[in-house]
Amino acid sequence: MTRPQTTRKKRANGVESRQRILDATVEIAGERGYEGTSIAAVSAKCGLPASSIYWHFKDKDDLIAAVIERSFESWLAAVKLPGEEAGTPLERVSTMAANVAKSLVDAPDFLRLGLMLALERRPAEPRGRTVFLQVRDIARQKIAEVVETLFPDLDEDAVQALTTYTVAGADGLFIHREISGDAVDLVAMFELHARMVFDGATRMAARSPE
Amino acid sequence: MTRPQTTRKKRANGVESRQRILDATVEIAGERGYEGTSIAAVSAKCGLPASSIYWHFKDKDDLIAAVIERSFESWLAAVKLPGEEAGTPLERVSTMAANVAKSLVDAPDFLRLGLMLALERRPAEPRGRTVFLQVRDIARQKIAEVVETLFPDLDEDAVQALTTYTVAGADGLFIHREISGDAVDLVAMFELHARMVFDGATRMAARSPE
DNA sequence: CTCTTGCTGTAGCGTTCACTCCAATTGGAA
DNA sequence: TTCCAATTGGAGTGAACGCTACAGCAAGAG
Repeated sequence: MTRPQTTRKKRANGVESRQRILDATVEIAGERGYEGTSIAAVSAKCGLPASSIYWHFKDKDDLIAAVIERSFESWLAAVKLPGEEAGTPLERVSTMAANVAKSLVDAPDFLRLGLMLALERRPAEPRGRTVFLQVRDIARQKIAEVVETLFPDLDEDAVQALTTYTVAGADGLFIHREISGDAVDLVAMFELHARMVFDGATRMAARSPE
Repeated sequence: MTRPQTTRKKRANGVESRQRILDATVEIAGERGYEGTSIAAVSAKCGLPASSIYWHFKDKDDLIAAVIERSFESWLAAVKLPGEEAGTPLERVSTMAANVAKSLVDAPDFLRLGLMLALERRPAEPRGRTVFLQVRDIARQKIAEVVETLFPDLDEDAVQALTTYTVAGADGLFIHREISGDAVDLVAMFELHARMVFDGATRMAARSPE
């Protein structure tokens, strides 16, 4: 007990293998969805046998959920409003939108897989779907806070509507890029989106400041 | 030859069976995606054996593509700008948006399946995906025409950007409703979207009329 | 050294998959 | 009536699925 067995060395390449499995899974699942992700395909891509996958993860459901969880934090970091020193409110919002767009261009598999899971409606809901929706809701709250900060005169309903609209626009523009290819300038479209929402919010705030 | 054998009666319930198979397929595929749609499940839902399904359709790919094709026309009919007698330009756009929203609420399976297919990136692209993207492009062109009609001063790039933004917003709002449930007032959100785009277009047209 | 622990390799279980074969049935044509 | 083509029914194919059992191996601990 007094022995520091807590310092148990993670021997061999267990941690690295886990990462390799997750890397392979996010790629395949992001391309083919939940049902299309076979353990055999993941095994072939990461070079580890199926038994290793099942040693690291309980089952396929657990594996997909782990993929979502891992991508979560790195992605959510992009949803942050720059400080006041960054310029006018519109410029700050525009920069924030551009940052989100860049993160989506760099790592599209996460949102692509998440949206596929979200659209599916199988009787037994996969855990990965639940996790994705929770993550998504956190992002949504952060956006709602931004709206409230920049437009304190807006009432609760208006904030909710604008937040929903902002998230929906982001989803739709992401899908547009996924469909139409790399030629789409997602950053520019997100900046347009920021401008649209900003102007709409300004108009709504000017109309009901009491 | 002179005989009107063209009047060959479609005997038995062949046509009706085909419809029942398509009905079952659009429901299952709209819930579970391409890979998740098993012939056995379709067979169970429509009450016809697998051999009947394969008599009517070449293979699974052909079946899914047929589902998309059938839903196409009825859905595209909603994408139409009301005439000038319907009120101000904003009112007309808003009505159009509301009509599209209503058609999506009534038959969400088509777009849900289509978006799932669109997001997937399997090496051998299913024919259904191609068909969906073609349909989608027709809808996009109709929207572009509406933008050009209402804002003739806009240049080509602006029209394209606004059209892309309009479609993306529609997709995103649809997804929001699919995720958040029937409590979401899709018609209201589409009307807000129409207002946002209209104001944005007005602003853009006012800035560069030369 | 031995023992334990962490992880890999192989083989295979039972089930479901897309799809096929072919005999039965059924209604219109001759 | 006989015949033919349009469907259906059911049984069955090999392949792929998720997942498991278990032996083997490498290294830190005793």
